[in-house]
Amino acid sequence: MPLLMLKDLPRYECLLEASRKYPDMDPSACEAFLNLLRAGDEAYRKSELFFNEHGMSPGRFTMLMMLYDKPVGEPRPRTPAELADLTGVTRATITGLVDTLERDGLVRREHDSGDRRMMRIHLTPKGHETLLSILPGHFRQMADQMASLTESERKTLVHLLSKIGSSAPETPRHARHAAVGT
Amino acid sequence: MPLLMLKDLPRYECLLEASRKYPDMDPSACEAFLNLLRAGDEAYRKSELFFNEHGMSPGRFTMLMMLYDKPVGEPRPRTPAELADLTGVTRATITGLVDTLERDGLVRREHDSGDRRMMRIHLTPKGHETLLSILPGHFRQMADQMASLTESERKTLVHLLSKIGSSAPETPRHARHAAVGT
DNA sequence: TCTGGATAATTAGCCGCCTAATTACCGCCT
DNA sequence: AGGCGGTAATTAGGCGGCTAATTATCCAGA
Repeated sequence: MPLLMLKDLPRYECLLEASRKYPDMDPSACEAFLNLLRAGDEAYRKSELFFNEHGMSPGRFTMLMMLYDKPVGEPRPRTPAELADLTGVTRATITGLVDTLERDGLVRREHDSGDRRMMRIHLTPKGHETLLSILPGHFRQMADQMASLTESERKTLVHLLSKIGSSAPETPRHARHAAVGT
Repeated sequence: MPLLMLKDLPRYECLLEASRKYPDMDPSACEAFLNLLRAGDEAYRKSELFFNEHGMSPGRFTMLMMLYDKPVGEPRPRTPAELADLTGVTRATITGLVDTLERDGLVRREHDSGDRRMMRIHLTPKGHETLLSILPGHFRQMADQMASLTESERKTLVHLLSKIGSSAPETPRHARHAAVGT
């Protein structure tokens, strides 16, 4: 769980008011931003809640998915480095996740024959089973959360969200204000 | 940082394919859901990055905001319980945040005169200063992130995001320190 | 008066994320 | 042949979430 945010977003008038004091403040941008964070966080938490009820977490689930992969019944082993790459977290994080997944018997470590620096993470039968038992509920859960949007609203949403992300220079060089403390 | 997700979202054809195997799977819902999570997470991380560059974090920043509150120049002390309530995290989390904020001299604990069970968390001058030095950049950062959306697209986005959240039958965030009983 | 149940904050200990440092191993290159 | 740079995984230690248990204080009622 990420956020630590205001439980209740500021009302629009408050944003307007603040914009009078701060010229950099853009009320509609601020409103959109805060709503995006809040909605994303809420969706994430609901989904997390679902996973928790099944002894899972988003991270653990994603691990299992990566080891299962697309093909029909062919779980395929991966190295921690691959897993880190696919999921976008560090290798240290993968080590930790694999530790607990292995402890719970969902996953098994094996040395790579050939290059002993590498490990191969295997989905165990129990892990496979667990994954399959959770998938339908997970799909249902996502569908439920989006149930109040029509097909075309979903398209619009995806389009707008993509616009936000795509224009990212990733390292915006603005913000040259010196930090105070440190 | 929350997510641990696929760094690259599955393509829509893959979702369609999966929907043939799983009747509960709704491709457009899934797409919308994943994009929402990704966009929210990205926005959050960028904002977090900005805070980190100033020795802050979203949580620390929110704490300072709560202690500053709206009025002109009148920071007002709060109890940990109030802070937990306003931000939607547990009191234990507040204790931890206040620990590090106090260590860094941005905040000060004082016993409540009257009810010695309670503490009052005060913003120090250094904390106040830090907050004011960060605010403009924070506003700019939000505006930048939303810059690719027009005014009307922002409205649409907020509207769609609200629709998602509002249809929630659950009460995920309240009922925390309600009676435990037993 | 004092005692017991409520309430405020903290502590203890888990999880998942991070960075930096460490350990183990590979293979090139002289 | 043997050493050294590079790469894989782990460890160590920090942060910010959580729950459950503990400590300190308040207050109401016998």
